[in-house]
Amino acid sequence: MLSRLFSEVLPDVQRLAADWADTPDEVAKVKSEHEGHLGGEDDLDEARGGDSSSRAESEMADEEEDEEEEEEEEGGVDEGPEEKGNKKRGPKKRKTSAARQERSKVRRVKANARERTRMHDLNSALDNLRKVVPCYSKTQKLSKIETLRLAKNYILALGEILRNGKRPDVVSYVQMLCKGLSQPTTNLVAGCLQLNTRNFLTEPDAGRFHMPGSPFSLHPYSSSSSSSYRCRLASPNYQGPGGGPLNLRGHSYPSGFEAAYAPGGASPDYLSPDYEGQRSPPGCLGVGVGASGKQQELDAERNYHYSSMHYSRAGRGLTFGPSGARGGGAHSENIPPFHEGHHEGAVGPYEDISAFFHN
DNA sequence: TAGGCCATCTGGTCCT
DNA sequence: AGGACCAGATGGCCTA
Repeated sequence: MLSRLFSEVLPDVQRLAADWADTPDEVAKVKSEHEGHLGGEDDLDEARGGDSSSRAESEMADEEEDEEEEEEEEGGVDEGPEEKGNKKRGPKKRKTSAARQERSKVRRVKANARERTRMHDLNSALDNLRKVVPCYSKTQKLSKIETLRLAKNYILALGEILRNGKRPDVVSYVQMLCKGLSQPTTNLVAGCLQLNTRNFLTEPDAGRFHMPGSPFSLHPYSSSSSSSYRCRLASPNYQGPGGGPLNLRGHSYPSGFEAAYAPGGASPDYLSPDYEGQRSPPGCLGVGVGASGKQQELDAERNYHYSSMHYSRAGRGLTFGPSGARGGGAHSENIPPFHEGHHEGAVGPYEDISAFFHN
């Protein structure tokens, strides 16, 4: 199933994935990480895999010791007495001796280990992908299939923005992102983007949306403080459209959104990285999910991660994921979270887009 | 408890 | 022959 999905979205994410997963550095890192995990990690999957993996590897080691014996054994055992009298033509059917069976078993064990490693590499690549799509949480990861779908949509959305050369409507943007996603994932993404899913899924005139029963009356270009649905992503340096430099703090919105949706001219508290106030209107998140206490916790966590930098400037030029790591820049795994003081003046991968929007 | 997601094992196929 | 890749089967975990 995963492979089918890969082939479905691969044309869109191939370059991205290739950059992340196929670099020798990356693979080596993943492997060493994996080997490190075998001793036991907090990751449930790794722990499970690690147990069986180490078991398999110890078996492998044991069996490889016997391999020479088997080689010697094989010659004599393969030609049994019954085969001598066999005048049949065609390829000799080799008898499955104990040694052969043993060797086959060893091969199988090795193949299993390789397969595990391969799948771990694949999962690492997927993790890297999770970190750069618009909704990232360590605690509640997007499923594999949803990650790929969201990545595809994200690429398409960015491409659309570049193609049109204009700021898309925030609702359209979210719609693009959520196309084909499951309802829970749609909720999750909407939560990350501080939107009420109802508004972009059901409102016919979604470009101007309003939240009934909520203090939030949102308009993409409104200058009211209700625009806090996009809090924390804009820089304190932000000076409004056409104003000063725009330094993005979030990576998930194209910069045009920052310019378009942040209250013009001001640098309100909620745009500050330190803002810890309400980031979403009551009832804004978790539509259809139920905003239980736990859910709210998760949502808060999502929002935090969403607004965190998933990329790093790393001092020189733009580094983005492992391709940045290749040049000695920050690896996506090593990118510091928002609050750790590495974000000052950070410029995201949309720096170019930002320039584009402001030229 | 059903369904979704996942890791792992396994055999098949293709390629080097 | 061996490795990479793939897809089916299986069983565990989690959540609604």
